[in-house]
Amino acid sequence: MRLSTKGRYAVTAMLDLTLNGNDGPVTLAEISETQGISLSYLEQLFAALRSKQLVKGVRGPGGGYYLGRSADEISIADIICAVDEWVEFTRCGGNRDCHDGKRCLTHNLWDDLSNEIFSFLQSITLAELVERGGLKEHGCRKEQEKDPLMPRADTEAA
Amino acid sequence: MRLSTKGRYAVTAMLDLTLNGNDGPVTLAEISETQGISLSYLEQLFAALRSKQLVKGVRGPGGGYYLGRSADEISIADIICAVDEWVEFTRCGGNRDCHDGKRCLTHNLWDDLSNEIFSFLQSITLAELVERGGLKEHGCRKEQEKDPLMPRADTEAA
DNA sequence: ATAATTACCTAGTTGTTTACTTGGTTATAA
DNA sequence: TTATAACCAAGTAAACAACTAGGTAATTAT
Repeated sequence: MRLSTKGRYAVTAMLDLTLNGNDGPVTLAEISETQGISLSYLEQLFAALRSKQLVKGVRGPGGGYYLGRSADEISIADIICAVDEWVEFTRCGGNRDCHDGKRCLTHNLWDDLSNEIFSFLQSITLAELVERGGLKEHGCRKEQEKDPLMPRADTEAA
Repeated sequence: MRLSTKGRYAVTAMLDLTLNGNDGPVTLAEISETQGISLSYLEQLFAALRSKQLVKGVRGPGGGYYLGRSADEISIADIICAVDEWVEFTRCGGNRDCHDGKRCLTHNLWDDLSNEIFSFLQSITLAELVERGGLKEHGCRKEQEKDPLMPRADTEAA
Protein backbone atom coordinates (compact mmCIF):
# COMPACT_ATOMS: atom_id res chain seq x y z
CA MET A 1 0.00 0.00 0.00
CA ARG A 2 1.23 3.41 -0.81
CA LEU A 3 -0.34 6.53 0.61
CA SER A 4 1.08 9.73 -0.83
CA THR A 5 -0.20 13.22 -1.52
CA LYS A 6 -1.00 12.05 -5.02
CA GLY A 7 -3.49 9.61 -3.58
CA ARG A 8 -4.91 12.36 -1.41
CA TYR A 9 -5.51 14.56 -4.40
CA ALA A 10 -7.36 11.70 -6.05
CA VAL A 11 -9.48 10.94 -2.98
CA THR A 12 -10.26 14.63 -2.50
CA ALA A 13 -11.27 14.99 -6.15
CA MET A 14 -13.44 11.88 -5.99
CA LEU A 15 -15.03 13.21 -2.83
CA ASP A 16 -15.79 16.43 -4.66
CA LEU A 17 -17.30 14.42 -7.49
CA THR A 18 -19.47 12.48 -5.07
CA LEU A 19 -20.70 15.62 -3.35
CA ASN A 20 -21.43 17.60 -6.51
CA GLY A 21 -22.25 14.92 -9.06
CA ASN A 22 -25.98 14.84 -8.35
CA ASP A 23 -26.94 17.53 -10.84
CA GLY A 24 -25.05 16.62 -13.97
CA PRO A 25 -21.40 15.89 -14.58
CA VAL A 26 -18.69 17.91 -12.87
CA THR A 27 -15.96 19.55 -14.94
CA LEU A 28 -12.31 19.26 -14.03
CA ALA A 29 -12.18 23.05 -14.18
CA GLU A 30 -14.65 23.19 -11.30
CA ILE A 31 -12.72 20.68 -9.23
CA SER A 32 -9.51 22.51 -10.03
CA GLU A 33 -11.05 25.76 -8.83
CA THR A 34 -12.72 24.32 -5.74
CA GLN A 35 -9.94 22.05 -4.55
CA GLY A 36 -6.94 24.06 -5.65
CA ILE A 37 -5.43 21.42 -7.89
CA SER A 38 -4.00 22.26 -11.30
CA LEU A 39 -6.19 21.31 -14.25
CA SER A 40 -3.59 19.29 -16.10
CA TYR A 41 -2.62 17.37 -13.00
CA LEU A 42 -6.27 16.51 -12.50
CA GLU A 43 -6.37 15.33 -16.09
CA GLN A 44 -3.52 12.95 -15.39
CA LEU A 45 -5.17 11.64 -12.25
CA PHE A 46 -8.50 11.22 -14.01
CA ALA A 47 -6.85 9.39 -16.88
CA ALA A 48 -5.79 6.78 -14.33
CA LEU A 49 -9.17 6.80 -12.60
CA ARG A 50 -10.90 6.44 -15.96
CA SER A 51 -8.77 3.46 -16.97
CA LYS A 52 -9.99 1.70 -13.83
CA GLN A 53 -13.61 2.62 -14.58
CA LEU A 54 -13.85 4.69 -11.42
CA VAL A 55 -15.03 7.74 -13.37
CA LYS A 56 -16.71 8.27 -16.73
CA GLY A 57 -16.07 11.32 -18.88
CA VAL A 58 -18.64 13.16 -20.99
CA ARG A 59 -17.23 15.34 -23.74
CA GLY A 60 -18.48 18.57 -25.15
CA PRO A 61 -20.21 21.56 -23.59
CA GLY A 62 -22.14 20.64 -20.47
CA GLY A 63 -19.87 17.64 -20.16
CA GLY A 64 -17.56 16.64 -17.35
CA TYR A 65 -17.10 13.59 -15.15
CA TYR A 66 -19.33 11.48 -13.03
CA LEU A 67 -18.64 8.41 -10.94
CA GLY A 68 -18.05 5.21 -12.86
CA ARG A 69 -20.24 3.30 -10.44
CA SER A 70 -22.28 3.93 -7.34
CA ALA A 71 -20.52 5.77 -4.51
CA ASP A 72 -21.07 2.84 -2.17
CA GLU A 73 -19.17 0.60 -4.56
CA ILE A 74 -16.02 2.72 -4.70
CA SER A 75 -13.56 2.23 -1.88
CA ILE A 76 -10.70 4.47 -0.84
CA ALA A 77 -8.33 1.63 -1.72
CA ASP A 78 -9.76 1.57 -5.24
CA ILE A 79 -8.92 5.23 -5.70
CA ILE A 80 -5.44 5.07 -4.24
CA CYS A 81 -4.53 1.94 -6.17
CA ALA A 82 -5.66 3.60 -9.39
CA VAL A 83 -3.31 6.57 -9.15
CA ASP A 84 -0.48 5.25 -6.99
CA GLU A 85 1.40 2.55 -8.78
CA TRP A 86 1.57 -0.57 -6.69
CA VAL A 87 5.12 -1.28 -5.72
CA GLU A 88 6.02 -4.75 -4.57
CA PHE A 89 8.18 -4.36 -1.53
CA THR A 90 9.50 -7.82 -0.81
CA ARG A 91 11.89 -8.74 -3.57
CA CYS A 92 12.06 -12.35 -2.52
CA GLY A 93 9.40 -13.77 -4.80
CA GLY A 94 7.45 -16.10 -2.56
CA ASN A 95 9.45 -18.90 -0.95
CA ARG A 96 13.01 -18.34 -2.01
CA ASP A 97 16.01 -19.22 0.13
CA CYS A 98 16.06 -15.67 1.40
CA HIS A 99 18.78 -15.90 4.07
CA ASP A 100 17.61 -19.00 5.91
CA GLY A 101 14.01 -17.86 6.04
CA LYS A 102 14.92 -15.18 8.51
CA ARG A 103 14.42 -12.35 6.09
CA CYS A 104 11.18 -13.80 4.81
CA LEU A 105 9.79 -13.97 8.33
CA THR A 106 10.07 -10.21 8.61
CA HIS A 107 8.71 -9.83 5.13
CA ASN A 108 5.72 -12.01 5.88
CA LEU A 109 4.96 -9.92 8.91
CA TRP A 110 5.13 -6.80 6.81
CA ASP A 111 2.95 -8.37 4.15
CA ASP A 112 0.31 -9.23 6.71
CA LEU A 113 0.34 -5.70 8.01
CA SER A 114 0.22 -4.31 4.50
CA ASN A 115 -2.76 -6.52 3.69
CA GLU A 116 -4.48 -5.30 6.81
CA ILE A 117 -4.01 -1.66 5.87
CA PHE A 118 -5.23 -2.41 2.39
CA SER A 119 -8.41 -4.19 3.44
CA PHE A 120 -9.04 -1.45 5.96
CA LEU A 121 -9.05 1.16 3.21
CA GLN A 122 -11.02 -1.21 1.05
CA SER A 123 -13.76 -1.32 3.66
CA ILE A 124 -14.37 2.44 3.48
CA THR A 125 -16.52 3.66 0.59
CA LEU A 126 -17.09 7.15 -0.73
CA ALA A 127 -20.75 6.85 0.18
CA GLU A 128 -19.90 6.05 3.79
CA LEU A 129 -17.58 9.00 4.03
CA VAL A 130 -20.18 11.40 2.69
CA GLU A 131 -23.25 9.97 4.42
CA ARG A 132 -21.76 10.09 7.86
CA GLY A 133 -20.05 13.40 7.34
CA GLY A 134 -16.92 11.73 8.55
CA LEU A 135 -15.98 8.39 10.03
CA LYS A 136 -16.61 8.87 13.72
CA GLU A 137 -18.65 5.69 13.86
CA HIS A 138 -16.65 3.62 11.43
CA GLY A 139 -15.80 0.00 12.04
CA CYS A 140 -14.98 -1.31 15.51
CA ARG A 141 -13.37 1.85 16.72
CA LYS A 142 -16.38 3.67 18.07
CA GLU A 143 -15.54 3.69 21.76
CA GLN A 144 -12.48 5.89 21.31
CA GLU A 145 -13.03 9.04 23.31
CA LYS A 146 -9.37 10.03 23.38
CA ASP A 147 -9.77 11.33 19.83
CA PRO A 148 -6.12 11.17 18.77
CA LEU A 149 -5.84 13.97 16.28
CA MET A 150 -3.02 14.30 13.83
CA PRO A 151 0.34 14.97 15.46
CA ARG A 152 1.22 18.61 15.20
CA ALA A 153 3.87 19.87 12.83
CA ASP A 154 6.48 19.82 15.58
CA THR A 155 8.01 16.69 14.13
CA GLU A 156 11.31 18.21 13.22
CA ALA A 157 13.76 15.43 12.53
CA ALA A 158 16.96 16.89 13.95
CA MET B 1 -0.46 10.02 7.09
CA ARG B 2 2.15 9.12 4.61
CA LEU B 3 3.04 5.56 3.77
CA SER B 4 6.00 5.25 1.44
CA THR B 5 8.73 2.70 0.86
CA LYS B 6 10.85 4.64 3.30
CA GLY B 7 8.35 3.88 6.03
CA ARG B 8 8.35 0.24 4.98
CA TYR B 9 12.10 0.04 5.34
CA ALA B 10 11.79 1.47 8.83
CA VAL B 11 9.01 -0.90 9.86
CA THR B 12 10.89 -3.87 8.44
CA ALA B 13 14.06 -2.87 10.26
CA MET B 14 12.18 -2.38 13.53
CA LEU B 15 10.53 -5.75 13.03
CA ASP B 16 13.99 -7.28 12.60
CA LEU B 17 15.12 -5.53 15.76
CA THR B 18 12.14 -6.88 17.66
CA LEU B 19 12.72 -10.43 16.47
CA ASN B 20 16.47 -10.50 17.07
CA GLY B 21 16.93 -8.07 19.96
CA ASN B 22 16.53 -10.67 22.69
CA ASP B 23 20.19 -11.64 22.90
CA GLY B 24 22.04 -8.34 22.92
CA PRO B 25 21.87 -5.37 20.61
CA VAL B 26 21.57 -5.81 16.86
CA THR B 27 24.05 -4.10 14.55
CA LEU B 28 22.96 -2.17 11.50
CA ALA B 29 25.36 -4.33 9.49
CA GLU B 30 23.29 -7.36 10.42
CA ILE B 31 20.01 -5.70 9.51
CA SER B 32 21.58 -4.46 6.28
CA GLU B 33 22.65 -8.00 5.43
CA THR B 34 19.43 -9.69 6.45
CA GLN B 35 16.96 -7.21 5.04
CA GLY B 36 18.89 -6.04 2.00
CA ILE B 37 19.00 -2.36 2.92
CA SER B 38 22.14 -0.31 2.49
CA LEU B 39 24.04 0.42 5.69
CA SER B 40 24.15 4.16 5.27
CA TYR B 41 20.49 4.36 4.48
CA LEU B 42 19.77 2.44 7.65
CA GLU B 43 21.94 4.91 9.52
CA GLN B 44 19.76 7.73 8.25
CA LEU B 45 16.57 5.95 9.18
CA PHE B 46 17.91 5.08 12.62
CA ALA B 47 18.99 8.67 13.20
CA ALA B 48 15.33 9.61 12.86
CA LEU B 49 14.16 6.67 14.95
CA ARG B 50 16.72 7.53 17.60
CA SER B 51 15.61 11.15 17.80
CA LYS B 52 12.13 9.88 18.62
CA GLN B 53 13.48 7.49 21.27
CA LEU B 54 12.22 4.49 19.33
CA VAL B 55 15.67 2.89 19.36
CA LYS B 56 18.75 3.25 21.51
CA GLY B 57 22.26 2.88 20.16
CA VAL B 58 25.21 1.23 21.94
CA ARG B 59 28.63 2.14 20.63
CA GLY B 60 31.76 0.12 20.38
CA PRO B 61 32.39 -3.58 19.77
CA GLY B 62 29.44 -5.73 20.73
CA GLY B 63 27.27 -2.69 20.35
CA GLY B 64 24.31 -2.08 18.11
CA TYR B 65 20.72 -1.04 18.56
CA TYR B 66 17.87 -2.18 20.71
CA LEU B 67 14.33 -0.95 21.05
CA GLY B 68 13.89 2.33 22.87
CA ARG B 69 10.93 0.95 24.79
CA SER B 70 8.95 -2.24 25.05
CA ALA B 71 7.71 -3.71 21.77
CA ASP B 72 4.12 -3.44 22.93
CA GLU B 73 4.57 0.30 23.38
CA ILE B 74 5.78 1.00 19.84
CA SER B 75 3.09 1.38 17.21
CA ILE B 76 3.47 1.23 13.45
CA ALA B 77 2.32 4.85 13.33
CA ASP B 78 5.18 5.80 15.67
CA ILE B 79 7.70 4.31 13.28
CA ILE B 80 6.25 5.80 10.13
CA CYS B 81 5.85 9.24 11.68
CA ALA B 82 9.49 9.16 12.78
CA VAL B 83 10.95 8.66 9.31
CA ASP B 84 8.27 10.12 7.04
CA GLU B 85 7.97 13.80 7.50
CA TRP B 86 4.42 14.76 8.31
CA VAL B 87 2.95 16.83 5.54
CA GLU B 88 -0.11 18.93 6.20
CA PHE B 89 -2.46 18.40 3.30
CA THR B 90 -5.19 20.97 3.77
CA ARG B 91 -3.71 24.38 3.21
CA CYS B 92 -6.75 26.17 4.55
CA GLY B 93 -5.68 26.61 8.16
CA GLY B 94 -8.79 25.74 10.13
CA ASN B 95 -11.90 27.82 9.40
CA ARG B 96 -10.94 30.16 6.60
CA ASP B 97 -13.38 31.37 3.97
CA CYS B 98 -12.21 28.58 1.70
CA HIS B 99 -14.61 28.98 -1.25
CA ASP B 100 -17.87 29.25 0.66
CA GLY B 101 -17.04 26.31 2.89
CA LYS B 102 -17.42 23.95 -0.02
CA ARG B 103 -13.78 23.14 -0.25
CA CYS B 104 -13.45 22.74 3.49
CA LEU B 105 -16.26 20.19 3.53
CA THR B 106 -14.22 17.92 1.30
CA HIS B 107 -11.15 18.64 3.36
CA ASN B 108 -12.90 17.78 6.59
CA LEU B 109 -13.99 14.49 5.13
CA TRP B 110 -10.43 13.77 4.11
CA ASP B 111 -9.15 14.79 7.53
CA ASP B 112 -11.55 12.40 9.22
CA LEU B 113 -10.42 9.59 6.98
CA SER B 114 -6.79 10.48 7.53
CA ASN B 115 -7.30 10.44 11.28
CA GLU B 116 -8.93 7.06 11.01
CA ILE B 117 -6.00 5.61 9.08
CA PHE B 118 -3.62 7.10 11.58
CA SER B 119 -5.34 5.73 14.66
CA PHE B 120 -5.63 2.38 12.92
CA LEU B 121 -1.87 2.19 12.48
CA GLN B 122 -1.46 3.54 15.98
CA SER B 123 -3.46 0.62 17.35
CA ILE B 124 -1.01 -1.95 15.96
CA THR B 125 2.15 -2.55 17.98
CA LEU B 126 5.34 -4.37 17.09
CA ALA B 127 4.63 -6.88 19.83
CA GLU B 128 1.23 -7.70 18.37
CA LEU B 129 2.70 -8.22 14.93
CA VAL B 130 5.34 -10.59 16.21
CA GLU B 131 3.28 -12.48 18.78
CA ARG B 132 0.53 -13.37 16.38
CA GLY B 133 2.87 -14.07 13.50
CA GLY B 134 0.71 -11.75 11.51
CA LEU B 135 -2.53 -9.91 12.02
CA LYS B 136 -5.14 -12.45 11.03
CA GLU B 137 -7.05 -11.84 14.23
CA HIS B 138 -6.53 -8.13 14.48
CA GLY B 139 -9.33 -5.80 15.42
CA CYS B 140 -12.87 -6.33 14.19
CA ARG B 141 -11.90 -7.98 10.97
CA LYS B 142 -11.72 -11.61 11.99
CA GLU B 143 -14.67 -12.98 10.07
CA GLN B 144 -13.17 -12.18 6.70
CA GLU B 145 -12.80 -15.43 4.84
CA LYS B 146 -12.51 -13.81 1.42
CA ASP B 147 -8.90 -12.99 2.32
CA PRO B 148 -8.36 -10.14 -0.12
CA LEU B 149 -4.70 -10.40 -0.92
CA MET B 150 -2.72 -7.59 -2.44
CA PRO B 151 -3.79 -6.78 -5.97
CA ARG B 152 -1.42 -8.35 -8.43
CA ALA B 153 1.05 -6.31 -10.42
CA ASP B 154 -1.34 -6.19 -13.36
CA THR B 155 -2.11 -2.58 -12.59
CA GLU B 156 -0.68 -1.19 -15.78
CA ALA B 157 -1.90 2.38 -16.11
CA ALA B 158 -2.53 2.60 -19.87
C1' DA C 1 -21.65 24.65 -41.01
C1' DT C 2 -19.22 26.99 -37.39
C1' DA C 3 -17.68 28.09 -32.99
C1' DA C 4 -17.31 27.20 -28.20
C1' DT C 5 -16.67 23.82 -24.78
C1' DT C 6 -15.09 20.04 -22.77
C1' DA C 7 -12.59 15.61 -22.40
C1' DC C 8 -8.49 13.54 -23.82
C1' DC C 9 -3.48 13.12 -25.11
C1' DT C 10 1.78 13.93 -25.33
C1' DA C 11 5.79 16.04 -23.98
C1' DG C 12 8.25 18.73 -21.43
C1' DT C 13 10.10 20.97 -16.54
C1' DT C 14 11.24 22.17 -11.85
C1' DG C 15 11.75 20.75 -7.31
C1' DT C 16 11.61 17.11 -3.93
C1' DT C 17 12.28 12.51 -2.33
C1' DT C 18 14.65 7.82 -2.53
C1' DA C 19 18.19 5.09 -1.78
C1' DC C 20 22.68 5.03 -1.98
C1' DT C 21 28.00 6.18 -1.80
C1' DT C 22 32.05 8.22 0.14
C1' DG C 23 34.56 9.68 3.79
C1' DG C 24 34.89 10.90 7.79
C1' DT C 25 34.58 11.44 13.66
C1' DT C 26 33.63 9.55 18.27
C1' DA C 27 32.89 6.07 21.91
C1' DT C 28 33.92 1.56 23.72
C1' DA C 29 35.31 -3.26 24.38
C1' DA C 30 39.05 -6.63 23.68
C1' DT D 1 46.11 0.50 21.18
C1' DT D 2 43.28 -1.31 17.86
C1' DA D 3 39.19 -3.06 15.93
C1' DT D 4 34.39 -2.32 16.15
C1' DA D 5 30.57 -0.20 16.14
C1' DA D 6 27.52 4.06 16.34
C1' DC D 7 27.29 8.66 14.67
C1' DC D 8 27.73 12.53 11.26
C1' DA D 9 27.97 15.33 6.77
C1' DA D 10 27.93 15.88 1.97
C1' DG D 11 27.04 14.51 -2.50
C1' DT D 12 24.49 11.83 -6.31
C1' DA D 13 21.66 9.31 -9.86
C1' DA D 14 17.15 7.96 -10.41
C1' DA D 15 12.43 8.30 -9.56
C1' DC D 16 8.44 10.91 -8.38
C1' DA D 17 5.31 15.02 -7.66
C1' DA D 18 3.01 18.66 -9.44
C1' DC D 19 2.74 21.55 -12.87
C1' DT D 20 2.98 24.02 -17.79
C1' DA D 21 2.38 24.16 -22.73
C1' DG D 22 0.30 22.83 -26.75
C1' DG D 23 -2.13 20.09 -28.92
C1' DT D 24 -6.56 16.61 -30.90
C1' DA D 25 -11.30 14.76 -30.72
C1' DA D 26 -16.07 14.79 -29.59
C1' DT D 27 -20.24 17.21 -28.62
C1' DT D 28 -23.46 21.01 -27.84
C1' DA D 29 -25.19 25.70 -28.98
C1' DT D 30 -25.51 29.22 -32.50
